[in-house]
Amino acid sequence: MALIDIAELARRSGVPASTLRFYEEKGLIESLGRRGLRRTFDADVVERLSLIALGRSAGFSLDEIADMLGDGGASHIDRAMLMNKAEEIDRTIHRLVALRDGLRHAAACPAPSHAQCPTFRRLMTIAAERTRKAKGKG
Amino acid sequence: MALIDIAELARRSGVPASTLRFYEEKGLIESLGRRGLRRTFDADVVERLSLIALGRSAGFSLDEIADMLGDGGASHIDRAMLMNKAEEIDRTIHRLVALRDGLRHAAACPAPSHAQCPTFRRLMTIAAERTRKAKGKG
DNA sequence: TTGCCACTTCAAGTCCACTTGAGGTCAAGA
DNA sequence: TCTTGACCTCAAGTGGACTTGAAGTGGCAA
Repeated sequence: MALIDIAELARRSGVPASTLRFYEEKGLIESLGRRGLRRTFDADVVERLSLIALGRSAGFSLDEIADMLGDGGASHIDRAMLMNKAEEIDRTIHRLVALRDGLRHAAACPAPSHAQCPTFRRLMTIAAERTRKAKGKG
Repeated sequence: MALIDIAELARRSGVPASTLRFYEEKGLIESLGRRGLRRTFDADVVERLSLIALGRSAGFSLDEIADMLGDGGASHIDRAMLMNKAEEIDRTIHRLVALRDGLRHAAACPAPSHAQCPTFRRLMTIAAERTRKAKGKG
């Protein structure tokens, strides 16, 4: 269990110290204690930060990510909620696949208007499956 | 080419009129003109709005989406940029698949700590591959 | 012991994506 | 003609995710 300070964590993760403090305040990461007034982190927080970045890049809010990752000890995690998140990600994946293919097709297809192209239209129809806002609790 | 007003577009797309005006101002959608002072839209703006929603749900900014969709006529779209976006999405998809599987595993695996589980760790390592911020131009 | 300075806290500021509010306008019905 | 009401404009407000700035603190080198 390697202990590192916030500057080192920032260096290893590429995440600014200000953001690390912000994440700690939000409960997304944990510091193990202080050396003087400096926070000490477990080195594997780096991985957790990568996961947080991934979640963000996939369009999840910090609160949702906190739900997915749990707050450290995994034992109390709601398994049904985890499955729900997994399904949600699965739907995102499907739409993203269609979007990726649509983009590739758009890049390759010489048709003047993609709106006329059946391939493009089919892909976009899949991609455009209505996206729920889902502000409420799951 | 069916013409509809903003209320009808809002109804069909589920996007509030205020957002439609905002999107028009940003150049994401176009109105064809006015009837009195009311905007008139082509009915197929509905599809474009689905695509915009999709892009948002995938974590793209409105500016990036504007890049991807072009401003109406597709002829001037930069194909290389489209391919880059597609590759970017592809990488996100791979990490999301690992994250989804990791979540499913976490929901099913009875181990007290997932940090100890090799399956979980492997998946999370794949998922956590560094995500570039890429604020700059591509 | 002093001084440095990277860290600390806390409040305020920024950016994005909208939403809300105040006040105005036009087409249509009474 | 007058009223109504859904639309209009423009400015300001909101919420999420950070970032910045001012003022304080403690470990370490000189």
